[in-house]
Amino acid sequence: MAEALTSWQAVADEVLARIRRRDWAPGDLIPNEVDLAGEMGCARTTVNRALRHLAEAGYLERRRKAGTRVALNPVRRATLRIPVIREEVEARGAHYDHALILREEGAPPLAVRSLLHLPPDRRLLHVVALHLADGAPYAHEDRWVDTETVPDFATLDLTQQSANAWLVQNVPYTRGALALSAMAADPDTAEALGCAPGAALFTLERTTWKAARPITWVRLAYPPGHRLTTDL
Amino acid sequence: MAEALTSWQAVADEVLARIRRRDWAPGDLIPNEVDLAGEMGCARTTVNRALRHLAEAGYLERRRKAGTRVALNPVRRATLRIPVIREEVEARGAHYDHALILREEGAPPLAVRSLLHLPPDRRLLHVVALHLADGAPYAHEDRWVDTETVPDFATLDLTQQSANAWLVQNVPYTRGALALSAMAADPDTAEALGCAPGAALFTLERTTWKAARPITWVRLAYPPGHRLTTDL
DNA sequence: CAGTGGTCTAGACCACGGT
DNA sequence: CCGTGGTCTAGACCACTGT
Repeated sequence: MAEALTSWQAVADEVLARIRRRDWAPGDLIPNEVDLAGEMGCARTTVNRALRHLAEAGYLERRRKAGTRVALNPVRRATLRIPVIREEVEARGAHYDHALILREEGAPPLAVRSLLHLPPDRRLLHVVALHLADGAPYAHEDRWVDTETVPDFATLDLTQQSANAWLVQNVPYTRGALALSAMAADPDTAEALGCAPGAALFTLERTTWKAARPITWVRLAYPPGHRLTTDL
Repeated sequence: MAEALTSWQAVADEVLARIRRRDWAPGDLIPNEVDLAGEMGCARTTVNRALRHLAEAGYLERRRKAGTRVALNPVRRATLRIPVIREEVEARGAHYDHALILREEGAPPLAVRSLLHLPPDRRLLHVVALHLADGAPYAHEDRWVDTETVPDFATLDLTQQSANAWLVQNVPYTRGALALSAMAADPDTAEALGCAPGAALFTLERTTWKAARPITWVRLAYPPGHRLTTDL
């Protein structure tokens, strides 16, 4: 008889091996926890931990009473590291710096206003900055901040500290949304990044909320060729 | 005395509340599991489950003997659902279809060859296709497949079934990489997608491996304006 | 060495949701 | 109704790592 699998990792590995080996094909119902525990020679808790892990990873689908099935579409999930730009730059061994390009109150464009659910006359603080790696443009930041939600932000010296760094440290958000996209470089952005107007830029937009109140909308635009990568 | 928190969810909520309330500031060491269990009136296992969950979510950092600290950079992870295009289209209530544009053997470009660690003379199967939603272009797919790793792919009728659908169902990968970026539309892609040449396209590249052997490299290019979104 | 998280166990009860 | 996963408990031992 086979050695007992007494660690949840070992159980998970065995189950995954059976899935890869097609002993259990996509859509198949696999044995319940009690039976598996008997077969593996361990406690049900251990099997539960293993199966729960595989379900979180997208390999299994579990429902009470209905049992556990091998996922039909091994759900492709990628966990992205959201760039905290300073760290991202320094991780590459480069010197980080940032330059403030603009800081003024004004009415946000319609797209931003509607994303943040703001009334038409509402004014926000508009901040534009450039992030540098060893002096070269690394990312262009366009941000609108609701200073009613974050009053302290209005008095901040943004030449000393980037808006992002301060917000991350001081204003925990309760809800946020992320959107990845591409945009053609407008003249100002192109000049800041040192690329041609109209060039294809990878963009990352983030909207954050503190309870029902918007904190900020920010769009980072990266120079042509920039890639955000992760393992699967 | 407060009600005992006897579910790991309740414990996690309470800990998260204390972090948000700054009772425990970023970098702070929080009480150990035994003490917390005493305070909350539950078993240590329950506290462990809660803290493990918060650590996985990025709120805490845990090390044996060193204890549990509030993360300095709160949640900098986003889990993206990688689009399985057909489902993505149908989830929007649209009719999915795809058209095969090209299917021929050839030498891959240098970029692809080096990503897959292939020798210079190696030939792969090149597949170009267009994914449609209600007849409109939804995404342009450019793919190279290693038919030595996946011999069955060579005989597949790609007009019946998309390359992606078949590979996902039949060739589980053991390792993969994902890169998100932007590119300017080349003339062929622009024509397929019905946009202007040079337009900024959001792209998603995936490379997958079966053990040490490459399976496929694929790049999906989306029409201007497409966004990949997730909650934080 | 000793403190802290990591895990396993056996048993119990609960909650959801097919039938 | 009742099978299945979800969770809690109390106790135990282990593994890592700071001191």
